Amino acid sequence: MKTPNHSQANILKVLEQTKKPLSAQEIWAEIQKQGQKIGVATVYRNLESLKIKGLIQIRTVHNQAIYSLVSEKQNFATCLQCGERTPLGISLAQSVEAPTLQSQAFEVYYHTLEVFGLCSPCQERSP
Amino acid sequence: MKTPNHSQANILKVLEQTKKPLSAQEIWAEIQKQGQKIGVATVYRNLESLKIKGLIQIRTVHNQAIYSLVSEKQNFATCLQCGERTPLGISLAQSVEAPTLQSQAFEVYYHTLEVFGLCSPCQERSP
DNA sequence: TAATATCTGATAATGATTATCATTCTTTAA
DNA sequence: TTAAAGAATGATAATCATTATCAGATATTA
Ligand SMILES: [Mn+2]
Ligand SMILES: [Mn+2]
Ligand SMILES: [Zn+2]
Ligand SMILES: [Zn+2]
Repeated sequence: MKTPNHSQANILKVLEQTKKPLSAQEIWAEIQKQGQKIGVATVYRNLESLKIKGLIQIRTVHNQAIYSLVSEKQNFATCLQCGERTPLGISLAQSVEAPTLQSQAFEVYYHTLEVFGLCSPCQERSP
Repeated sequence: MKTPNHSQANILKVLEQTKKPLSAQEIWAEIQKQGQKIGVATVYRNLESLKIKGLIQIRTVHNQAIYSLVSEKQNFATCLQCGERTPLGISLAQSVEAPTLQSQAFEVYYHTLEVFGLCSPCQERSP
């Protein structure tokens, strides 16, 4: 795995500091605000690299990619309308049905258990 | 839940027939190919409606939304590079670690268990 | 039937992401 | 150490999936 360069370190730092998921544009603005000079293309390029390395996670809300560190929290309830995503904070076993039980505050439509990584061809393809 | 109109029925039919996930543009082209006249805006609008109703599922690959019916299959391994997504076809309990055991064909980075639906505010917001 | 609300399609506008390319930084090999 | 080769960067233009607009069509209601 290629070692993180300076740009990638800056991106990771911003994600650590801010805590909450950020768009590429927001990350770009934040790095600049911190006095670093960086181009928007570089942000996109390194976000892609960090993604392939499995260091950051991406989801799309309203046609905008939202980036965050790969964290411990991996159980979420995501609203299909507003995109809000709240950690469930419960164990895997009880995760699926729990929200339906919780006072109907969240109306469950379906769930997904997804494993992310690299398929065999892509492992060779990305040195 | 509002009853599916004609456009929505056409979209669902295409997704059923084609089996595989399709982009909005592909769905649009397919409906036209089947002789139906429809505007691209209508396709997008009704895809959004079907999403809010929980009838279809969306994921984003290379900055393009890919739509599919909400199916039984809900356990997947997704490649971060090419976006290929293969059903795991295993039970929830063993899902998470199984891929790591399977001959390293797929290199696991992380996983997500996600429940989709409507949050409380959005339930009222969408009549 | 007429008034009203909803849906549709053609088209323009948007904007996040990607491509381009000259320049700068880094690594490699003489 | 130095020069060539390679990789990363930044400014900017281009792309294109998606959204907004709005006039006309269609459905619903009274
Ligand atoms: Mn988990
Ligand atoms: Mn399941
Ligand atoms: Zn919501
Ligand atoms: Zn792959």
